[in-house]
Amino acid sequence: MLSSVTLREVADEAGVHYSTASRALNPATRSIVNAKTAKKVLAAAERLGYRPHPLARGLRTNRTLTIGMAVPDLLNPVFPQLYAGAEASLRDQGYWLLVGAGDDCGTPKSASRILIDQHVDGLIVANAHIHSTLPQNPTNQTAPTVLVNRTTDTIDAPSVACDDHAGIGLVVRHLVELGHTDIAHIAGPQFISNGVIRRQAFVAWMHSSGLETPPELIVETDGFHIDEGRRACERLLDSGARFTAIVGANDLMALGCYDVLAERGIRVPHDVSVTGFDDMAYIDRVHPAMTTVSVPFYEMGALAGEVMLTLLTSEDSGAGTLPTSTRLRPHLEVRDSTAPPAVS
Amino acid sequence: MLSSVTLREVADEAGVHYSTASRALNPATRSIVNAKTAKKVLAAAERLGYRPHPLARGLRTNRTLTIGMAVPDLLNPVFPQLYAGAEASLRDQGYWLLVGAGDDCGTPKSASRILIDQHVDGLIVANAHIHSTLPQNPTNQTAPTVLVNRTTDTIDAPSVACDDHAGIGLVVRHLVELGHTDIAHIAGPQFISNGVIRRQAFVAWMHSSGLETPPELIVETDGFHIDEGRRACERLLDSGARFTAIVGANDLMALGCYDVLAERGIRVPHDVSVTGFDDMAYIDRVHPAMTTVSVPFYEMGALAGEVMLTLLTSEDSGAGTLPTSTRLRPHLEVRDSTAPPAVS
DNA sequence: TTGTAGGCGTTATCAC
DNA sequence: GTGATAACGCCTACAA
Repeated sequence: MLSSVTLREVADEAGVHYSTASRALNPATRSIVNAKTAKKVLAAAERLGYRPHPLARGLRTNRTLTIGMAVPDLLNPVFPQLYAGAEASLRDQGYWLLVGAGDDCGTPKSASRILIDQHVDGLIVANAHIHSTLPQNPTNQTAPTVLVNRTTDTIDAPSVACDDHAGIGLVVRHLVELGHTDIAHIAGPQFISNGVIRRQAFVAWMHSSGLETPPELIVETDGFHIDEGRRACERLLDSGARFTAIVGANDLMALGCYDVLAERGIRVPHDVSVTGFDDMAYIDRVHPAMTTVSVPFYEMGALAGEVMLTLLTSEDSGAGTLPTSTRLRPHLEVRDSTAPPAVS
Repeated sequence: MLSSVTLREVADEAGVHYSTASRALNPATRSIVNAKTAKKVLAAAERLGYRPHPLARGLRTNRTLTIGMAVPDLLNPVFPQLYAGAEASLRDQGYWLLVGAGDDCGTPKSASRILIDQHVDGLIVANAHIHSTLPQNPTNQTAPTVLVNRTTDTIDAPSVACDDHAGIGLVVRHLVELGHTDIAHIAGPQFISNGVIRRQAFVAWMHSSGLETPPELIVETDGFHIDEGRRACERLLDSGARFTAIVGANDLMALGCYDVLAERGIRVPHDVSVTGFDDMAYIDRVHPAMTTVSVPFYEMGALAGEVMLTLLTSEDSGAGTLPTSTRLRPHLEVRDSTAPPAVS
């Protein structure tokens, strides 16, 4: 199948030995070869449409020019954005980005598939759990890794994430300025960094505003999904606790709140204000348009790609760059799901 | 970097020659080898965590167990659904699915990148233009190809798509039953099969309902995007033509109509009904919830993956299975963007 | 049934 | 500056 032009054929066409052709074709070694010869080889390669065989090259160099990206779920629209950003910056440098979708990078299955079966040069991990371990092959080796979106306590790798603490500050202050005092929080799963950090931030910002956070007003979920948001909102309402606003740990769970509130005849924002987190695609078009924290996912992905590139080059040059951890600033999008509390 | 367990090491561990180990490890040739020996080898491989080196194997067998998928844009949520379906059926058989995002599979650049630079065993094309040619390498060779979502006039390959004609029939009949007679169509680009087929279907179903399709009520666009929908809707309104319903060729363009209509104080569905096509994620949550044609994207992707697998095995066995072309039935989702025309 | 050896297309290390 | 040669890890005739 698919047999393509080989280096030998280019060399024959140019009338040189194939090792010379190899040197001429490789920009890094081109200077070694006579300029005239190089030009001849390049012309021959162009004429025949030569492309180096990626497998042969990879076998020899032990590099595939392919980066793996582990995401939990492409159907949540924030991950395609992350992907697009990372893909853009990696493609610039000739790298491919290979997606693997699944729950947790730390599981042996996902690790082996993406790391071993595809021999990627590096791993961008967007699906880490808070105690995830680095994917490694059977001989305990691992690949250059960049965490994105989610961080961990356990993996010592550069990371690019959102400043969740600041983000939650934006919504809490917004609600406080509107006059809310009884504010509930639908917290994300506590095995994912975003869930933990946003929850802690919620408590911290409430306290710094002089407000209470009674335990019945904080409900944890098992996943950042609509259904989990629904369940949490039901629990919140069934507890009988009084509140005039809900801070959702992400947009999808806030959407789940929309559903339950509507079912029970509670109007947003008239009776209860609701905020999300992420500013996912089209969340400005749901009804009512959701007030949320806008996270620069594309930029996060792009930056993760760039960090990966520096990791790969510093690995080659042996320079021991320290892992950096970056948090990008989010901003508040005030829309129609928040309003002053109803006077009661 | 990343040096893993090799076949020789497994063979040494098992006390056999490495060619024997190779045969024992390969299910196809395992029967040749002594059952006892095979068991020993398998145990050794298990113990050491042996995984065949994908590049070495691929170089030798000329197969990478990787399928490329060309999509126009992962940010349109229908494509992640297609991807998820295809990935699921391919992963079952040990194949990887590699995404390449971009506009048209027929362009040399995208062809070369996905087909040559990654040496995929096959190509699932979801971004074909109507006159696209097969991606091929410099020696005019191509790979097994399956078209999905969009079809072409020019590529002789199996395809899996939606029955667009039937889908448009569903919305037109729905609007006719509501009492509409003056119905406009925002047509997709005419260089994409879906744009063409839906447009033709619109005309055909209107006529078979005894209704007219004056040219000013059909506006073509240059892409299936929100902005194009906006522009088309503006042209429609500025033409001064009278109509009480708009059939959008997809959901995103119908969303663009929502925007323009709202800006001009025209209420949906009271003044004008609007329908979409795709039933993309969260389109049931925009305001008003959109009546649309629901397309089984996940199933389409899954089927495309299966067709690819049969293509690959029939290629091996030399059986000349004819290209099949499948169209999956969509169904109508009636929501809140359609209503009887206002009595005037 | 098992061992031998050649080759897939590169790159890299030798001589010359 | 260039040519010969080995090696990357695996598969597979062919020979034993």
